[in-house]
Amino acid sequence: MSNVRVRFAPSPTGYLHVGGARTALFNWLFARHHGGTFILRIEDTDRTRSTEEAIDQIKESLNWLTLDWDEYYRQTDRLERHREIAEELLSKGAAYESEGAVWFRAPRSGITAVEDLILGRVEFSNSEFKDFVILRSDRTPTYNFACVVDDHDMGMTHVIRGDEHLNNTPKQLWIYEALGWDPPSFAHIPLILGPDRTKLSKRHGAVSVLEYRRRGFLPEALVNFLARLGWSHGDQEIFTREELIRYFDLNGVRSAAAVFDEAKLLWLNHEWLRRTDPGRLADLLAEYIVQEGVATEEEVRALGKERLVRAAELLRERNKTLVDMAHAARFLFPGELPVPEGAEKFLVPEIATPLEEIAAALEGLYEFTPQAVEECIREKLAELGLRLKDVAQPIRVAASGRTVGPGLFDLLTLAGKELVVERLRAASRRLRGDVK
RNA sequence: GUCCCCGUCGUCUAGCGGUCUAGGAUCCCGGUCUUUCAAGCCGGAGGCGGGGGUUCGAAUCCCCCCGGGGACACCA
Repeated sequence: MSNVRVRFAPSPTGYLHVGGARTALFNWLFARHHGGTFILRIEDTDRTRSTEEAIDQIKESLNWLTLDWDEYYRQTDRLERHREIAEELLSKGAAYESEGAVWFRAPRSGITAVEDLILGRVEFSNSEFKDFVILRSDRTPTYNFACVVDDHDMGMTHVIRGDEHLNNTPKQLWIYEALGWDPPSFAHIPLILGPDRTKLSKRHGAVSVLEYRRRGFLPEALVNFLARLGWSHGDQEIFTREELIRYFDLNGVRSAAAVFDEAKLLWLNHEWLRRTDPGRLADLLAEYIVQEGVATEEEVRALGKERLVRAAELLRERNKTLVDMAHAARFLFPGELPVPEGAEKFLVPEIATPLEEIAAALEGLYEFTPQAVEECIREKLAELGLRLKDVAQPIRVAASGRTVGPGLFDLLTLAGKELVVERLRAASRRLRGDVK
C-alpha cells in the first residue's frame, strides 16, 4: 500500500477539538506508516458557518501537533466541479431538481452494505433513507455530495473518519455507483466521549487543541495520549512519534468509544516533560513564565539560558504541566514571595536567629554550588546544635515561598546567593517583629 | 421513536476457545526512601453487563435481554 492517500476534512466552524485532532492523527499516522500522502481538505461549503479564523486555528493546531500535510484543498475552490457533476447526475436521471435544489434519488428498496475496515460488514436497509439534497438552492454542494466528488477526484484510497459518519456512508456509496466510480475503503473510528459518556464537546470543559497548549501540555504528550484512545500496541503506553508511525495500523484500532481521561493525560505529560530535551524545555518554560505573568520577558532574559535550563530540569520532576512549572519558578525572580497555606508552623520565632546565622554564613560563600551550600549549612547547624530537619522547611519557605519543591540545596543554588540571603534575612526580621 | 455502532477493573486497554485463580497503565490506598513534595521501588483494593446456548472447555463463538452511544438537515 505505498500509494495510500488519505485526508483529514474538517469544517472550519470553530477551533479544532481533540476529537478532530485524533481523527487527523489516525489519518496522518496511517499515511506516514504506509509511506502515503496526507491531505488537508477544508470543508467550507456551509458559507454561513465557515470562517477564516477557524481555518487558521485548525492549521495552527495541526502545526503545533506536527501533523504536516502534503496537499491542501478548500472545498469551495471546487464549486464548478461540484456543479458539473451534479449536472451529470441530473442528465443521468440519478438526481432531479425541486424547489431550486438538486436532490439525489435514493433507492427505495434493497440493502446497502458497507465493508468497513474496523467494523466489518455493516448493512443498511435502503428503505430507511429518503432522497437528499446534493446541491442547495444557492448552488453550493452539501457534505455527502462534495465529499464524494472530492474524495474521488483527489484519489483517496481510504476514508478514515469518525463513527458518526457511518450512517452517511450508504448515501455516498450510491453516489459513487451512480457516477460509475470506485469507492475508497472506509474505516470508521470510535468516538471520544466525555466523563459523562456522551460525545466530547465544549460543555465538557477544555476540548480545543490550542487550549491544551495554553494549559502547558506538550504536543508529544497529547499526540501520545490521543493515539492510545482507541488504538493500542500490546501493553506499551509511551510512544515516540517514530514508534507511532512504525506501529500504527488500522488493525490495532478498537471499535468501542473511549472516554477522555484527563488524569492519564496529565501523567503522560509529566512523562514527556521528563523526556524532553532540557534546552527546548527551558525555552518553553520561559514562554510560560511570561504567559502566566510570573515574570516579565526582561526578567526571564536576565536569568540567562543556563539557569533556565537548570530550573527546567529541577522543576519538571515535581510538576505535570508547563504552567505548573512556571508558577513553581516564581522564586527565581525578585519580588516578595507568598507565605503558602500551612507554612505558618515553620515560621516560628525560634527560627529567626538560625535563619540570620545561616544567611550570614551563606553570604560569605565564594562558590554557590549545591555542594558548597550544603557543607556551609551543615557546618553552621553543627555549630548551633541543630539538625537539618529543624531548619529545612523554614529555609525552604523563606527562600521559595513554597512548602514543596526541589531538594533544598538545589533550590537555594538555583535562586542564587543574593536572593537567598536577602530572603532569609527578611524572614528572620519578620519573625522577630512578629513575636507578639 | 427508527436505524446503526458498542459493552473486560472508575478510566485507557491486553486478551482474538484451553497458557486467565483475566495481564498492563492511570487513578486511589498503604509501605519504603527522605530536608519537603514528587519520582523510584514494594504491596493493596478494583473488571469479563445479564441470561440462554455451542463445546470436553468460553472473557473469547451464536441468540435474546439490558445498558451506553451515535445518526436521523438545503451542518459537516
